[in-house]
Amino acid sequence: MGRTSHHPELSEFDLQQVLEALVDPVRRSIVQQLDAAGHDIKCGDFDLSVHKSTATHHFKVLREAGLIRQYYVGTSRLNTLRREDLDQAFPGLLTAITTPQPATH
Amino acid sequence: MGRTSHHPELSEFDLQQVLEALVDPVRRSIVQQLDAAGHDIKCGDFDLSVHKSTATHHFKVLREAGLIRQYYVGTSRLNTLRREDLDQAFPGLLTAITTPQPATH
DNA sequence: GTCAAACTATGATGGCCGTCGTACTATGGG
DNA sequence: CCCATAGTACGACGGCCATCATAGTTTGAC
Repeated sequence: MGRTSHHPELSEFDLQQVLEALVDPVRRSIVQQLDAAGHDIKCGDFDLSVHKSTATHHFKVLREAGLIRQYYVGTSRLNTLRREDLDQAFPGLLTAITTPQPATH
Repeated sequence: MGRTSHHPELSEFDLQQVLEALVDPVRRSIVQQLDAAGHDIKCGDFDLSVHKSTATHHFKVLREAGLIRQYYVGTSRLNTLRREDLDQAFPGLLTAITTPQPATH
């Protein structure tokens, strides 16, 4: 298969698709880990609770929604959070997702 | 059944639950109509494309997630958008949801 | 009390999606 | 070339949820 994948343009971003991507806890965890790290992360270096093939599926959903960018380095695939594109397309959304909830006291 | 329903406290708001509520297009339409109107709306006065009993289900999901408040007036049930609570719990989220997407030119 | 209007409750149904297992491909090292 | 590592593709399965239809409840009008 091709080692290049489709990434949507900013103008193609779709709120429905973005929300469907973010509603899954595993996928939101990926986004949060990328946001917290501040740098790109290899697929295998995430802390996830699902099977590897399931993780691949989640990365694909995030990529096709425009939340992350993926590129290969050797056998590893690196993931980038598309902060600027997201902030431009849906201002406030990424922050709302990555901001930890206040403690429920 | 009781004519009073449960509404979560601000401290009980849960991001997962809120996103699950907002990912459905019908429910997001309800929120958007409330936001656009700027005043409370009766269940029957929304412009929805689903069966009435389905709409009831959606109102319940929104209410239990904390997105709307519901109260009876006669036989009608009025719906209020919980703007302040939402902005406090998840700043930016409501705006991201209700802001129309830029035209995909 | 009778009736209509507005909404709810319950059960059934169908489809979608998250999950896993296995097989596969690709890259790099020896 | 051989093998290990990293990730993907594909098929199967199970559960959840949006939807509808029908019956029920509550309120207000007459």
